[in-house]
Amino acid sequence: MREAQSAAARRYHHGDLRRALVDAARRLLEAEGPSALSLRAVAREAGVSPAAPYHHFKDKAELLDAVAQEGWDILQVQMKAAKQQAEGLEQLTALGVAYVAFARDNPALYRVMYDAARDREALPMDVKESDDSAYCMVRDTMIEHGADPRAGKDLELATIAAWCGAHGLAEMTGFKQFDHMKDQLGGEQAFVEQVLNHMGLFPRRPGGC
Amino acid sequence: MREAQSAAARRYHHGDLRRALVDAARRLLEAEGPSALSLRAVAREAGVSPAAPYHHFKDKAELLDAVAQEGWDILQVQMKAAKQQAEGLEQLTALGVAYVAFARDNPALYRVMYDAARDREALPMDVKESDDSAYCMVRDTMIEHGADPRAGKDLELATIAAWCGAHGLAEMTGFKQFDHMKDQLGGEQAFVEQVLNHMGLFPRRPGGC
DNA sequence: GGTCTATCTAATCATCGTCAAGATATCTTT
DNA sequence: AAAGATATCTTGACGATGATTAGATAGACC
Repeated sequence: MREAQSAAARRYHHGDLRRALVDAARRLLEAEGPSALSLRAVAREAGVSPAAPYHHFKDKAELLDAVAQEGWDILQVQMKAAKQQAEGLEQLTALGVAYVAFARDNPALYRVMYDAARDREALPMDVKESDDSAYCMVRDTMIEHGADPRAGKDLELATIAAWCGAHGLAEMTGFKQFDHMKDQLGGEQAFVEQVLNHMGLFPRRPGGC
Repeated sequence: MREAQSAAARRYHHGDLRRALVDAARRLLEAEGPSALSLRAVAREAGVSPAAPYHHFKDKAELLDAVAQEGWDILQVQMKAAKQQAEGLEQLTALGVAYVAFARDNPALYRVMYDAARDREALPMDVKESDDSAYCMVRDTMIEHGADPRAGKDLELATIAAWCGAHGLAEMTGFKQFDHMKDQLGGEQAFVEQVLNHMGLFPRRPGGC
């Protein structure tokens, strides 16, 4: 495994060990799953001593936070791309599909992301300000397709509902209970789309639907 | 802490150590949170040696499975009670509210339940057969209020959508992002109800809504 | 009463997160 | 360029954890 390190990475002073550690963590996560992600294993993978990470992260949780943050960044990029490739009202479904696909393609990373979120009892993105956050993208897409931007409460509730629904589906699409349904619908992609369509992906008009 | 053990519990042969271990685990879980739930701590709490649990559980995961199973049982009971106290269409919302309330009241237990589910990639309840399972209760309630029991696919999808939505909301109601919204709506209970109502809690009529 | 078996303990191992002390390289100052 | 200061990494240690082994004990069965 030492061949994985560049010459620069092997020097006593590493250069950018923080970056290298996060990368090593993601490599381990993908290869061995979340249970293999120990601080010592990450240090090993990065080619440094077990104590070296403590000069860049307060503790293990802070390392995982950094990994999780990268996950959110990637998720946002993928959702943005998915939205741009769709048209009209389907953009909303496309966002949901991209969200679930990310979770399915990066299950370990997704788990780390929400483990961190649960611990701090907050999603790591700024809901109010950054218009590029994945969360705000969902809301804005609703507005672009007819939702009243001034109906703040309902719009917010619809966004929350969509987000929660997508998260729940993301965590459960892989469950064996649904294999039968996936076969019947012709694949997991179709299954995800249909379940998403059964959720309230759009703000309710006043008076219900 | 030794006073917690009955005289019978302190004998060399415990009587029902398996039961005692699960109870001890739940006590620890409630008092100290999921991170404090080590096999050794559970054995300590039950007043036995660190190796004793291995005569009743293959490994730590199997102990946690037993704890999780108890969680699903309790959840089912609480949802059943909530349904019976509501009337008409509100029974469906009541189920959702009860689900989220359980997760909020037993966050550590809820976490153990879904950690186990994710590891085995399946909900621990038998979706198809037992009519008492929480999952089937949702589906049956839909049928009781007008959903076509023969529209198998749509009904199943609606049930899945509702379950995923409730799970997502259960994991995120506590998030700080939503404090503002909870205040605006007059409490967490109202917030949960409104988000649930924004989800597709009911099977779509053919042709959409 | 004597034997058998399930159950528990004691001792041990590898691994983990974390910390303190010391070594080494880079940066700053002159 | 020399010297001291600082950031970075290593070594070695501690207590705790999940797990395994061998041995002790108690209850069941004949």
